Amino acid sequence: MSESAGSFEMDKVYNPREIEDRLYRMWEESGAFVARRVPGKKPYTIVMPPPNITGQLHMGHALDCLLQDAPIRYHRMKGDPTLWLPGTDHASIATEVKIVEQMKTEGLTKEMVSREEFLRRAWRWKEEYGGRINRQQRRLGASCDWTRERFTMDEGCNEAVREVFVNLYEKGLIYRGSRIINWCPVCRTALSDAEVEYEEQHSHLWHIHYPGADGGAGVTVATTRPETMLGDTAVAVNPEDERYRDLIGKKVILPIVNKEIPVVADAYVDMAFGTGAVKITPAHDPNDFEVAMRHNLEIIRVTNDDGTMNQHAGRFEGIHEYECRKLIAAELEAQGYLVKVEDYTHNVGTCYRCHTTVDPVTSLQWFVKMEPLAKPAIEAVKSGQTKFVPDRFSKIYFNWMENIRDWCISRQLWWGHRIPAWYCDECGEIIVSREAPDKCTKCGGTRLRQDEDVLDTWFSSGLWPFSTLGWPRLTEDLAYFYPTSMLVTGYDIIFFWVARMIFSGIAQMGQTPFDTVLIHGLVRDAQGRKMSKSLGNGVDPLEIIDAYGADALRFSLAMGISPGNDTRFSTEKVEAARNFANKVWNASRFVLMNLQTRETIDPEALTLPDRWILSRLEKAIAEVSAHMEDGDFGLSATKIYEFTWSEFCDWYIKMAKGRLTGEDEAPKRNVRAVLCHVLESLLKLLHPFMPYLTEEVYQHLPDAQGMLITDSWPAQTPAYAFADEERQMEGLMDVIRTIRNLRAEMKVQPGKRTRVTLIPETGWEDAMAVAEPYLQRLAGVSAVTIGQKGDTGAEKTVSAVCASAEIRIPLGELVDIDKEIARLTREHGNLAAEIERAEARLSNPGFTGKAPAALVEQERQKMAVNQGMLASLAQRIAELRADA
RNA sequence: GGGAGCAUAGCUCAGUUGGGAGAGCAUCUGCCUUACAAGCAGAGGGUCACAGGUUCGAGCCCUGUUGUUCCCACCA
Repeated sequence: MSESAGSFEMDKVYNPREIEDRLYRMWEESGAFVARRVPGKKPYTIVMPPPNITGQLHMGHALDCLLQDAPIRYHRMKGDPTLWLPGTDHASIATEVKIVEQMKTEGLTKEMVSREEFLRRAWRWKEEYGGRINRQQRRLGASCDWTRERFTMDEGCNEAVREVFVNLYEKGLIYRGSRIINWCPVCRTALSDAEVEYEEQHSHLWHIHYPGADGGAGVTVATTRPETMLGDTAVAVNPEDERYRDLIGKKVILPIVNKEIPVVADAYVDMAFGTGAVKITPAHDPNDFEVAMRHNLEIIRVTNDDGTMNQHAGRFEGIHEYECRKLIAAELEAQGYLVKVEDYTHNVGTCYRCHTTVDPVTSLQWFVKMEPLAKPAIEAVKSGQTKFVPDRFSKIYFNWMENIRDWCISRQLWWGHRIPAWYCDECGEIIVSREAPDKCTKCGGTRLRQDEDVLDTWFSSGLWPFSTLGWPRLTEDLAYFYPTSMLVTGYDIIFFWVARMIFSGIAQMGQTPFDTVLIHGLVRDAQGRKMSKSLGNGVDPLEIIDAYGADALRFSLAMGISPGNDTRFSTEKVEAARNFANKVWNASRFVLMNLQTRETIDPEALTLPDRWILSRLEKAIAEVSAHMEDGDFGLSATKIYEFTWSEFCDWYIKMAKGRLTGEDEAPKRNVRAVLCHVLESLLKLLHPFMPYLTEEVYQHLPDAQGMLITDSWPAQTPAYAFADEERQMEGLMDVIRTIRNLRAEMKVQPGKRTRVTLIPETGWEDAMAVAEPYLQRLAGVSAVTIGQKGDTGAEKTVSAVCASAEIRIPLGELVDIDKEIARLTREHGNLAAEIERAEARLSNPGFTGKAPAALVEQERQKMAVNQGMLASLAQRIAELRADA
């Protein structure tokens, strides 16, 4: 990088490669990412959703990252004390699965190694891969405070987890009990309800006859899992059901097992489904479990943790449950108990990690009692302490929270926070404690065993907004940065994570953890499919960065998105963003080529285009700032794009060119000053989306102060609001567009310059008087003559009207009078139709009476303009007719 | 079964309290005009899913219909 302005060379094409690494290092080394507490000043805080240590950066992360980095950069530029706290998640079950897989390649299983050895491997994995995703985030330009980086299983988080566990246990909100849980026979662990995904499966409905114990007719039941009949302890029917009224209280014989079981009446049974009689297997179905509780039925579990049948299955012991299913069905058929088998399609719960069908089984586990925690968490969103953006996601949140069941938090895994509970081998006491106890609190015995299980990974993630700030220690960071400003995440983890952070935050900190939860959609592929490993349609953000640059990727993700909606990724969009980056680069190159030193704007010497672009810039700053405030980053990006390309580059720079050459220094100085001011401002507006490119150019501006990344958000300058000049300039642009259009339509050769006569409409005389140099540069015009209405020239001309002027171009023999008359007549017709519409509107008393006065006035003015144009056209047509 | 989103140009999508429909890409025409061919200038292209309603006025608000995507529940 050259230090002396104007002397460095910029490539014709923006080349991000070398620039990105260098600038990221510069920012990081300068300490710009490090949050500083400023007493009395409100901070802006985001805690990053911690990616899994097993994770690889994908497009979803890239979007997530951009949606946090953009507001973080915006607030940092505004001068707010800004904290973006990064970290990673230990992802208990996901990581454990990976490590088991890795061990498998060495011929090892969990059972073959000790717990200690397994954890050594896990930590080694964490050291090796845990940092990978953070390095990838750096390449995206993530400006987070790496000095505050955390891990969900670091010492501080562990302390927080133990504190919360003990705290909830002491309040009676954590309990241990035998309940129906979801069991994954492959991961060999319990799962929470949220961790079960339902999939449609084609199966059968087996109708099985249970004969009456007293020799009566008995009853036929239907089931999708015949093997569970080995654990049946009753048959239930609806008390209202006439068919079975006589059976209630009697017994039926369970085939194969040859055991008598009672028939009970329970309203849970749907008379219309199946046979209206339900086999009750309390150990293997949540509803049956409830029925068993109500009727005091025996609970017999017939499977082992690995999915095989256990000793209660008698001679089927050791056989896998699905194999057992076939055997049972065959045996029932042979013995004449199988009434019929129907095809049946239903939803089956599967493990969210390995997609194995889960078995609902009774099991001794730890649970969090949810109702008392959910209540204030619902209230916090209802009262607006935490706002979901878009708001519709609060409905999803309420729906889940209001129907929540107790949360099974123990996992039969090794990688995770170990449950801080100890069992006394001597008296059986359970001791829940922050620190490992050395003797039993009840009997004083010293033979204590810690619970083997670990906690659901989401238990520790739920504490993330405050555990990362130091809690349970009352640190200065915690006092200053909590509650945080915004949480950015996808809608797919509202249940897993967002809800749990909210109730944990309220329970432990007394305050909801965020002001706003910004929900974004998924990044899909170009065909709208979810990006997934199995489909192989995922796009690696790093490859896109290599090919197009981080700024292009960021901008392509931002442009056109709207909160909460899914977005499609396509390389065409990235190319468009890359082209925009290049456009900004070249506009900068042009400005810098003409800039030796920083010039100051002389407000007295501003020309029409100067005032116009300054005024447009003011509006852009206001609009972009507003969108940045309410999280509408898509609109922000679009506005910057339009201002930069369609206003600054397409009009202002081109108009400025003419004034950059010339003898007189004073006007040149002012153009340079305006160019520099506008460029610098738009670099600032763009910085949250394209940090690298903008910082690089900024560093090359003459006398650049500091870095773009800090304290640089552009202020509004009321003195630069020029409403009248904006209008004047519109008139001038209108004339230029009309001339270009006319030339194209007449197929005038691009190199051929033509004279033009402008006949200003009322009120546009001043603008037309200064038009000549701009028309020369932008409309292929050699010289401008200002005419008056009613002038009839001797030359053959083509003409057109626009709001500000009538335009005549002498084209000599190119002009075919008849065609010209036809063309103008067509225009006249269009205009007349429009005026007719406006007249109808203005003569409607409903409109003039009820519409806002300003709108009616605007309509009147527009009609006056149109009538002026219509008159000019009519006159011109008349003249041509007279000539012909 | 309950709930939500989406439906706008050939494609991908914007469209802020209701005031005469926009962008990018693609298509067509013409240009290497001294920042940029990753560019410049111009053009074509839409019954805003359908049917009602409210209103002076509806892409936007209300009701219903259709299509589509998703979430929750889980009837064995």
